[in-house]
Amino acid sequence: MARCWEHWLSRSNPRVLHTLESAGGFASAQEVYQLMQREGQSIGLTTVYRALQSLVNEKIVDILRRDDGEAIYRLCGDSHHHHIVCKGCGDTVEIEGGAVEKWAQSLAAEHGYRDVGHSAEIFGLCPKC
Amino acid sequence: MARCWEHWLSRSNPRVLHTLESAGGFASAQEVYQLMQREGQSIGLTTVYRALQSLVNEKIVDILRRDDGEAIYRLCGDSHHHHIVCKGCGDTVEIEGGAVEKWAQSLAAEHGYRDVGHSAEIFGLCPKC
DNA sequence: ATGAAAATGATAATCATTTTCAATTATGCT
DNA sequence: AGCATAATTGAAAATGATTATCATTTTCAT
Ligand SMILES: [Mn+2]
Ligand SMILES: [Mn+2]
Ligand SMILES: [Zn+2]
Ligand SMILES: [Zn+2]
Repeated sequence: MARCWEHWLSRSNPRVLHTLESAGGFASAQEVYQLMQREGQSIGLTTVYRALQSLVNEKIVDILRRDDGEAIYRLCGDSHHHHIVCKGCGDTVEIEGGAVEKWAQSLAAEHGYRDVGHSAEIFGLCPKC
Repeated sequence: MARCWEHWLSRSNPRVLHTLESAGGFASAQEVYQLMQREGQSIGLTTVYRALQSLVNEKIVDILRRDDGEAIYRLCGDSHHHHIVCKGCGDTVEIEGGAVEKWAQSLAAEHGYRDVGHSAEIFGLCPKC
């Protein structure tokens, strides 16, 4: 009987996830890879990319893009939320969507859009910077 | 990885702007370049990139990223606004920020962030798709 | 006209991401 | 265990958008 791979987990996923977690904030695939290398872990860059992609698909990590287009990932809590990101040092604060959620839903409905999602991030200089 | 733009700022180019305008929606730098080529216009890809970047700096065009990370540009009206983008066909609707503006400002202030900006886009399937 | 400064674009370099594919490893079965 | 098959891995090569260089051309004020 064929095994069901619908919710398959790569055996590398936990290690990548743990590294991303210990990174504390956003990290790119390249950065996760370098962190694991420094820790002496044996893993390939390809596997890091694959693991991060599947974690995104499972909604265990968030993905967004830096201004230069590089994808960055972050382990998130189990609830939907947004971020304030410091343009200076990269520090992030998780925040609630609140008004944004209703804004997105009502405007999408108003224009007849279905299967709606949204992105919303705040950028600024943190108190330290 | 952050790259250095500093030596070529502020060179808008009417031909690039006109091509982007006639494209009607979002277009990448590569696409604008190809459009101009097909129209028989003589221009270099480098200049297209430079022109688009300066138009972004001047806030004459908006810049977004496709899921694959490619930057796409669109001529926008003169007021700050947001978009609903169709995941299927790419059609976009310009919308007002409304609640989002206050949300961003108040949360940023609450956490002591200065020099605040934000991004907010809605994605979904348009009525046609 | 002259020279300085700005603009241009061909070309090469950069670099994140994806693709390939052969080797390794896990899994299921007898 | 032993064997077959499928899944996983990662090194290496390919891809492709973006950026850096730099020689040449254009603009423009004097
Ligand atoms: Mn939200
Ligand atoms: Mn806004
Ligand atoms: Zn900061
Ligand atoms: Zn559509």
